[in-house]
Amino acid sequence: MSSQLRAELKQAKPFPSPEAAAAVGLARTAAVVEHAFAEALRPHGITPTQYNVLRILRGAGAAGLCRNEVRDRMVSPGPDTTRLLERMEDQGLISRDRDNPDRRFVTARITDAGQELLADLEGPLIAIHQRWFGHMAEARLAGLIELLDEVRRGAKG
Amino acid sequence: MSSQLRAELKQAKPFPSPEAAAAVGLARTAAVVEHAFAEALRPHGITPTQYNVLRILRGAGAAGLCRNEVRDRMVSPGPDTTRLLERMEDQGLISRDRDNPDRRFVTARITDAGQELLADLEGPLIAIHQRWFGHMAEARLAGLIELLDEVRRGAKG
DNA sequence: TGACGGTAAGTGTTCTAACACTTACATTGA
DNA sequence: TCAATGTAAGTGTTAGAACACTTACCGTCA
Repeated sequence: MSSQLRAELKQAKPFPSPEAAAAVGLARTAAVVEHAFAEALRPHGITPTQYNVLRILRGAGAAGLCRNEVRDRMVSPGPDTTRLLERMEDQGLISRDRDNPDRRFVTARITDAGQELLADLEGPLIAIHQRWFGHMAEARLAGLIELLDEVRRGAKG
Repeated sequence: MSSQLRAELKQAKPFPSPEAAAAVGLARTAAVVEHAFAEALRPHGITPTQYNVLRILRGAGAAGLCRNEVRDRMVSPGPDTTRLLERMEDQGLISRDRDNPDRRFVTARITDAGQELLADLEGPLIAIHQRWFGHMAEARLAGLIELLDEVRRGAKG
């Protein structure tokens, strides 16, 4: 059972259970892919998290989204969304305005500079996707997506 | 294709490609599982990374491993292994000694306290594995492991 | 034998993530 | 109309991760 993973981690003993093997395989695969993604993004001055926020705000369009709505849409939920957005505002990638009738909300919107950055990143991103997933047959890729869904879905109970 | 993931992230538009859907699904699944793992570990005062190191050093036995060997066996490769080990030494979970004939090496070993901590964590860890992977049929779990292997394997070229 | 290239570890610094706590505003209902 | 409750955002602080750079030690070969 996945002696490949054991070899990668120079692990002498087999995993105690399939569940353990899956957990480690999942963590490692995500880590190496994310690392490569971060590498590709670095020259452009942003992190995967910031890229994720830009995508979210582009999707939201001119209406923008408030802080918590951004947070809820992020791939990796985390606290400290305030300062994340603050840094991106400092970089000029997004704007933040307290222009909602309900004065508690702060609306974040992508700026033109943010749009341009996303446009510049389109090519490199496709390259990353191809590098990590392009070699898989379509049916197997669909299978992977479905199995990952199943992991998240089943944990509800 | 994975409208489940789109729903989770409140995403209006479908993913531009299966590769993109897989990348996001992978990142999100790993993030939520790791978050739950970190939650379970928190009361015991260690992080997933530190847990990983303890497992590695337990596997190495009395011979221990030098810093770079520990690093190469970690699930998420990263720099700053020195200070990671330093912190764990401060906690009493591992020891570090420059006792190799080649004086460049510093050998890290798990302590009795580290062993005890791992023993205490065995139950909670199994619970985590069950929660996230226990609902999957054996064949599907094996399929997931194999597909994750395939992702990492194919990226070499 | 002593300069040299390579490898192992450590350091300095900066940025980011995480957690708990606080402030500001809105809504509800007595 | 104003206390009470809930929600949105922000803040203070600590700890951890990331990157580049430096030191220490080994083996080799001129």
